[in-house]
Amino acid sequence: MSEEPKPRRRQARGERRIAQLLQAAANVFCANGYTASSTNAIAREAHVSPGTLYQYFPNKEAIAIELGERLLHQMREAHGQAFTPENLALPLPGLLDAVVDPLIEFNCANPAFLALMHGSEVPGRIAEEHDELHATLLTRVQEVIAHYAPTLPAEDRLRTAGMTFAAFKGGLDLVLAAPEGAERDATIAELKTLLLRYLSPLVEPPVTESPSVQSPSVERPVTTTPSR
Amino acid sequence: MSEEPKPRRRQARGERRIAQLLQAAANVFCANGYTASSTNAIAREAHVSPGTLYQYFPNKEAIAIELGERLLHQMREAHGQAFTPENLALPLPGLLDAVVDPLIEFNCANPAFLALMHGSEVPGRIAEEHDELHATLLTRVQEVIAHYAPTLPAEDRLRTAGMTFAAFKGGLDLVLAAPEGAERDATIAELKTLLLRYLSPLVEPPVTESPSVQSPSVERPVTTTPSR
DNA sequence: GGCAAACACGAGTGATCACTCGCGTTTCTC
DNA sequence: GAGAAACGCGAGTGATCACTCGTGTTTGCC
Repeated sequence: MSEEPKPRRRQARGERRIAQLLQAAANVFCANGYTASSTNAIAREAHVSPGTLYQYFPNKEAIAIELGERLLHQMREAHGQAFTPENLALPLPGLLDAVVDPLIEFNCANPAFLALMHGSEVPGRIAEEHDELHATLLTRVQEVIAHYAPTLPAEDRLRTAGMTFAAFKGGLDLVLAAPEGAERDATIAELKTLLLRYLSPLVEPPVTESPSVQSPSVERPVTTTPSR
Repeated sequence: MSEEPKPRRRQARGERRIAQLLQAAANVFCANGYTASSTNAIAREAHVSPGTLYQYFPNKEAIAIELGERLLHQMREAHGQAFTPENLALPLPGLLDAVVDPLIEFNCANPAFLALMHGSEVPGRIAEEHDELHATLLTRVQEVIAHYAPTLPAEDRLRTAGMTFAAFKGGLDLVLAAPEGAERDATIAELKTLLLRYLSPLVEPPVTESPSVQSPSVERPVTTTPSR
């Protein structure tokens, strides 16, 4: 009935330990996957005894869930600022920069995120929340497509959004596999090119007074700004 | 020194058991991932005792390796017939059909393949062989691109091939997630559209006597034949 | 300074897993 | 049909893992 039957008062030290443990868990999960990671290994990575770990988490799954929720929250922030209305006013290449860069940035900075979300071995709870995020992102992409191609039938829009997102995920893996630096930047630019070429034929020119101008800008190998 | 210190004579019954065990292993690996699958569970799935399983495989890893090698072999056959020289003579949409369809077919029929190749939890041996296949496929894609765009610098060609393959993998996941039937077919067609729009701007018209004709056919939302 | 609660420890516990072993059954070979 | 070898079984074994518990230390509060 009551929401919090355990009003355990945490000290500052405790909060620090939790953060420390979650960081260690992220490293270990990232290296070995969820199932193959032992709680003792996480405790060792955090320079802490197994008993201490279980003072803050009731079981192994809870560690993954807490870590997953924190990452998911950061992810939501990242994509929240990516899909702002003013970005929608941008031409397609600009929008791609505005949307793709933060998402890539986040996944580069938090490799544990994909490791935790992608496996079929993760506890069900994480999978559910990941599905929610997935659905949210898909909706956003659909909205963007609807904005650029208002006359596209809803069915086509859904299919296009799904494929756009799937291609992005594939490209994201490639970006993460590339070594940081120039090569990674080039891969990111290439991913944007892919998305631009895929979506360009769909955009309908905004209704203006001049009905003749119309150049989908797809002949040149488009280079969007390489971020930073 | 000798190559085969164990010339164990297998009876027909034994070969059948092996196939049965590998099929069971494919199901279990596919459902739970490699690490979380127990050898006892595989034996149970095959309606066989744990002892019998270990009559044919020295350890758990050997099961995954044998299964992986058989799938890899089938995969090589599938992509071998996909990249034939006569397919290279086809226009780009035709080539996409010829290459994409068999690969998708294979992965639909053998979901264990991706489950075994994708995880970071698999025994090192599998990962190595998968990397080899990956490199082979990448080379093939590069050759195809070189055929369609002979003047493209090698560096660009490599990047394009990598992104093409990455996008295909992303799209493949989407296809596998779609329910079989019309929806899956539509997803496959959309994947081909994506690849076509990405690659079309690169193709250079074959050198003929008429130097003026040149229409990259990218304005219309291209529909490749939906296979079968 | 003294008390209670939060923090920290690490050896210990029960469950599970990969793998073995001894023995009985089927199949092949002559 | 008899001997050998492949096949088949399932209880058992040692290792590892998630998790606990008794005890000692640090911190917040009066």
